[in-house]
Amino acid sequence: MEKPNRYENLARQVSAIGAVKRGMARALPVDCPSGSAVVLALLNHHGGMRMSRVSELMAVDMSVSSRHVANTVEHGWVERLPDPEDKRSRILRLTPAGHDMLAELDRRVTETLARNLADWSDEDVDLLTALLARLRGSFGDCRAHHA
Amino acid sequence: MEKPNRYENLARQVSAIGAVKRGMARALPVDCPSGSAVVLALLNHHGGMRMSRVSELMAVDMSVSSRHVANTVEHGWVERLPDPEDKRSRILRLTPAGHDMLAELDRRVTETLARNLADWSDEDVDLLTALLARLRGSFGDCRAHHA
DNA sequence: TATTGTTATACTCTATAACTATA
DNA sequence: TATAGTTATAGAGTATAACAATA
Repeated sequence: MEKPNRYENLARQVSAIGAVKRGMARALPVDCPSGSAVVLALLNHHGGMRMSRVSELMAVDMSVSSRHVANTVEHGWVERLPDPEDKRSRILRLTPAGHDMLAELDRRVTETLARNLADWSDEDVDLLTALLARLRGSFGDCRAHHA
Repeated sequence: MEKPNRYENLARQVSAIGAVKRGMARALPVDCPSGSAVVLALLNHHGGMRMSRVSELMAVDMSVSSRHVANTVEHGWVERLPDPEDKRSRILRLTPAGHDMLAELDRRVTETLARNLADWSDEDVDLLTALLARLRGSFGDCRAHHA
């Protein structure tokens, strides 16, 4: 029952946001876990990239992104193309089926957020989005390996 | 490379916030995983409560909160007192050792956030905190059982 | 019968370490 | 030697279901 400071309050809210993430994840198709969904969104938003870049953008170890990507490849949503600059790596790219799945994911995410955030103004949604992006940026690359 | 809408942007940022959570979790003592840390913070902030209330506040199934609480009890940070109103349940309360651990957790969290958010104004920190709390509220109780 | 809470089991996400192939 | 990526293993978090005790 002690008085928390400003940072403790933020830390509590960041911890609690996992509940929102789980709520959104529940809207996903059963064959597309959130790790795969993130890979698809990343490839759509940033274009084709190498595994190391996926790892960097997700801020996880490459062993983790490797598994997520492998899952999307097995489902036919992503293809691995030769990387002309380095034979050790390949360029990951969305397939047409991947685009279709992503459209379905976006439809579900949008529906879920529109339903739950009905009383939010566009400005507040954008403001929260921008502050979250800034928070993420302020933490830099927070992977264990510390890049 | 398609143009995402407002909700898709928010969804991407919410997904990405896991990286910040992991960054903060890395500052915790090795014997106190984040699930335990959340239990301690909850009991400190809201006072003694029953298991079902922990489950509600964490927005997880009781099977989950039960494990987290059990861990804090095993470490001597939380005690289970008889609930005079219902013999099936017990009142969970922080022990002195729990208060000590919580003080250490707060110290580490504050240090980590102060270091990473050095260029944030107090107002922006508070604004983000408030928006996150509102987001959490807008999603209501997003447990699978849907309460 | 219904509810509080615990436990067993399974699944997802992540990290570490060992390994292969290429630079 | 160093780097890109994969795989095996382990640990944390969570959900479902079955169960015990009490309401």
